[in-house]
Amino acid sequence: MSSIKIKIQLVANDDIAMGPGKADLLDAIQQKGSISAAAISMNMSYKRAWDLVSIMNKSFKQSLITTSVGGEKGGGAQVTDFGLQVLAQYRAIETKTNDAVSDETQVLMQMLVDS
Amino acid sequence: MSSIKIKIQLVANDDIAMGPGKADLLDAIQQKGSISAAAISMNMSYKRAWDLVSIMNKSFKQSLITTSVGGEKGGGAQVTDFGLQVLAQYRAIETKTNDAVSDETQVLMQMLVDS
DNA sequence: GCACGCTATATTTTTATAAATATAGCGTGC
DNA sequence: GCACGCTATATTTATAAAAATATAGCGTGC
Repeated sequence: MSSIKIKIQLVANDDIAMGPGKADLLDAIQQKGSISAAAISMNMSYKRAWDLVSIMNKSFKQSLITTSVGGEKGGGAQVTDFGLQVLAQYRAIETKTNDAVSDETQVLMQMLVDS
Repeated sequence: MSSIKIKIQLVANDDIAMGPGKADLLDAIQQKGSISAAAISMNMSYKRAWDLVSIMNKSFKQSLITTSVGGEKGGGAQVTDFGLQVLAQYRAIETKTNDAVSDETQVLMQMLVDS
């Protein structure tokens, strides 16, 4: 059973503040405890993940991710409480929008060619 | 007063079925009566507009845009009734999502750096 | 039969994005 | 003091997307 997925991008002053990619990366970092492990799990280059982390930390009032270098595990990354709040807020927006327009998207889906 | 804009992309089998760009192009074609005039009004190349029209016509069960070549005005393009229905459905989804999560997006906006 | 304005399409060039590679630095523990 | 695993960053290479350019065709009206 196929269906339409809704991608929601929150855009502030011309660049994307939060979208599915960054949200998923936050999730993965929280789960894995490091940027590199998160990147690998998402099939993403470390550089790309690190760039996204940098952009996120710069675009919000507080850091969403803190990192540490060296130590027994070589270092790591943690999602801050503030980061978890941002993520929860984004997930809430995702859920609410999907709920709000499920009927309408189904109608539109039926207008698409079968695939 | 700045605010977050929500970009909604309806994604079916890996490629975007409808997003803000295609919707705006449909609007412009309906208003201008030609692909080229619509493209100019959107600061878009004719080729890009034509490609989008082609993709839209292929991805829906019926054509959203019909075109004619030659004639007194050189030709033109019209949005079909079906195209108008698709557009209306997309706009309805946009409006409903914005209404459904305006509170949540405002909270998220306040978490962003001032710009 | 030529000019006009549009559709239709191919080809080339430019630009932007992503991926790959390389290197340095850090702190713990052996 | 060396290895490990991670962060941090620069540089290069490859790929994809967009833009630019070019050309052909159509039908009306002069």
